[in-house]
Amino acid sequence: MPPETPPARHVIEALADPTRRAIVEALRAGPKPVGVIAGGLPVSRPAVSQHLRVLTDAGLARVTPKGNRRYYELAPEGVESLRRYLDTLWDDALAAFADAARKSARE
Amino acid sequence: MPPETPPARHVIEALADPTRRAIVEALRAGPKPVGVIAGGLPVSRPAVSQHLRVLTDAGLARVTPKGNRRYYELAPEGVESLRRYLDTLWDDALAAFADAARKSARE
DNA sequence: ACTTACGGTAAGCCAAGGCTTACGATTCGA
DNA sequence: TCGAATCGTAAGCCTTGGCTTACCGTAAGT
Repeated sequence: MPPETPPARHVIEALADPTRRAIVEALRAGPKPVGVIAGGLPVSRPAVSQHLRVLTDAGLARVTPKGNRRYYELAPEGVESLRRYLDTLWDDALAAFADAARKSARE
Repeated sequence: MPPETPPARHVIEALADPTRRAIVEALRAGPKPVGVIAGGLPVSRPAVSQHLRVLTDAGLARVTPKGNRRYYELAPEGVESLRRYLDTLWDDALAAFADAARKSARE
């Protein structure tokens, strides 16, 4: 059995919030402790903690406790899950598109 | 100038709602009028109309008025936009991952 | 040991948005 | 031309969820 990738809908709902997207953007530079992340954002630290919970549940982030701090980093699993979902959407959209083109060409 | 693809955040926020995802799923089979879409869902037709508005604004759907009915179909633009966003996320996540691996290997 | 820093959790407030009903506009069928 | 069907929009209700303050546990430094 594959290592159980998180459902795409959790990933989408996690990325739907602007603050969470900002956190993701911040993590693109590399692992950061909660306080540092919150320092660069216009919301409180507890808010960031709550968002990080959602992000980790969605498989978009990982934690690595390092003594006193907890370092969060981007996790590939969530992104991959969403990407697979979009791939099928993409295929179907293209197929429907080609279908419509074929149908309109017939007239 | 490229044909102006919609911002990825609109696409994500559009796909964040379960009902809208259900509509997208319904449209994967091909173009459908509003009434038919609403018929397969547990919400009213006006609700579907409102959702379709969001989906078209996000570049995920297109309309083709056909006499009395309005046929909605999936549009590739929105999906592509979100896919590009995920590609950069993916790359950065992998890079950070490799970086962390390299760092931990050093110990 | 005691103090300080870091961060997760709870309770509560409040705005955002999804749903419904009601209405109006447009188009097809008879 | 008249009634019926399709669909978009407006107004209003109510749930969802994001934010803050307050509190607690844990680890580090002195």
